[in-house]
Amino acid sequence: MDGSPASAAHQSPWMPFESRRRARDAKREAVLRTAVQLFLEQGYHGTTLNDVAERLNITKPALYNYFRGKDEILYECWAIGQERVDDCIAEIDSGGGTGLTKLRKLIVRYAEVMTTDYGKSLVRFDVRDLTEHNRKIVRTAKKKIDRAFRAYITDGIADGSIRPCDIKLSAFAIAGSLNWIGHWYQPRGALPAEEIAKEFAIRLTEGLAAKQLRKKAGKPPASVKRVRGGTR
Amino acid sequence: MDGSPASAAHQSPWMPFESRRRARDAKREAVLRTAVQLFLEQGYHGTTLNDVAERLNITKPALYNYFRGKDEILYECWAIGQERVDDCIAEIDSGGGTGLTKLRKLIVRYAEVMTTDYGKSLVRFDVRDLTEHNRKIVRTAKKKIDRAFRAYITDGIADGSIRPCDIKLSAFAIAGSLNWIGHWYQPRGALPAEEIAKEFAIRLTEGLAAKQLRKKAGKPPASVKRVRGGTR
DNA sequence: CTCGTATATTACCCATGGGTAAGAAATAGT
DNA sequence: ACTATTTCTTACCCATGGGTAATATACGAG
Repeated sequence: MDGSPASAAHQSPWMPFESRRRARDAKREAVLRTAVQLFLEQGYHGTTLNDVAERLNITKPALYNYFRGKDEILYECWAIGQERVDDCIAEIDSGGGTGLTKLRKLIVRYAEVMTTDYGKSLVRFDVRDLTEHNRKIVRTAKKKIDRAFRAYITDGIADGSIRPCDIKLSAFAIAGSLNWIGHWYQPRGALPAEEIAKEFAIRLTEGLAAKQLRKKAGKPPASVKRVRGGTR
Repeated sequence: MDGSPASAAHQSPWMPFESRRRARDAKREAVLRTAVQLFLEQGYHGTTLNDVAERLNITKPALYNYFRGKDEILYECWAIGQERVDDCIAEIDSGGGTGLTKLRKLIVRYAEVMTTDYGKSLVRFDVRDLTEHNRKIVRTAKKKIDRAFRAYITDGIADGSIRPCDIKLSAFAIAGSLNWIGHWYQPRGALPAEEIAKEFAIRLTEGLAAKQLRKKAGKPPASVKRVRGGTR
């Protein structure tokens, strides 16, 4: 929202003039919050470190107290988003339920993450802007997410909640829909995140579910007619 | 594939040594072919005009005989991809069929485009790297695609081939899956483009179709067990 | 052969922006 | 209050890479 210097100062631990003191971690996080916003707004290459610093009422070199360089900031933004997804997976793995249930849980949670800034960084940032080292970490993490989707589908087929299908393609199709949320969703929009998540969980598993759940025919046009929100 | 100067020379109208003469358009296209490949390989910002020129056995300033600048090359790559999608839409619009039929046609064709280099540029390139003028064109074109998806779904609901649903979200879900193909598909992979397209057309409309088509139960495990190809 | 045009090359310009050095200002400890 | 440490600023470096100017080479026409 209004990214004017004035409003940025509110959430910035650095007070405009002086009297700037606070915990180191809080500042680090503030840098990341600002950076991820700018990266999403203007793109990574369209954002300079001066842009980031300026919005925080500091100067560029000050950033180097907290990060080794621009690419590390990018990586850390991504890492926060990844952490949230990892938490989802861990939570679902530890819980019970059929394959279909777990798949739906993952879809809901993953969709919600995709509507947040850090979540978007998982799909909007370019891996090639990272160091080789961090790039490897990202690749591994992406594989982990893919494995989770496939595992739940596999589980579902095994326990009968999901009917046989091409696991690989199904996982890609579902993940693709979800990842794309990170490209079009904006909080300003008419659609609340939770609603999107729930809708996607149904829609994306409709074709997979072994038993049709198409219950009462009274709810289908759940929200056929909706406010004509911004297309993009 | 082997991007060595030697192999590049094969498809390059500029012969390594001399005797370089050919139609102007052929050269323009050669530049675009090379550029789109490099942009996809290394990213737009990771690719220099020298990279492009070098692979064509020429020098950077020679490119300016055909394009006003780097961003115009980017735009032209995108435009070729868009043209192909526009053709699909025009063809489907001119043809007949139910809403569901048209939707499936679009999915198949769009998926196939997404497996090509120019198709990928529709979703991998960053609109913010374009001039304001071209950016507007792109935005308009994106809206057009979105409208096509929504129109076919709307048609389908009207003619009874698709059951009532949230049109906006359904279009997003389908387009998202398809767009994501442009991020993971690589010709080297085990999956042929046509097969992906067909599979997606079924999978993505399974939940929408009014009448279940789940025909013979003999074909479900169509390709459950598949070669463990590269995950990414 | 010569001129005009198209095309390519060499050599250069220069704005941009990530990153660093040196030192000032604030903070904490004793 | 004095010192050590952390944090931040001013002033700078400089590699990169898009873009341009001047020039050379090839080619078609007369």
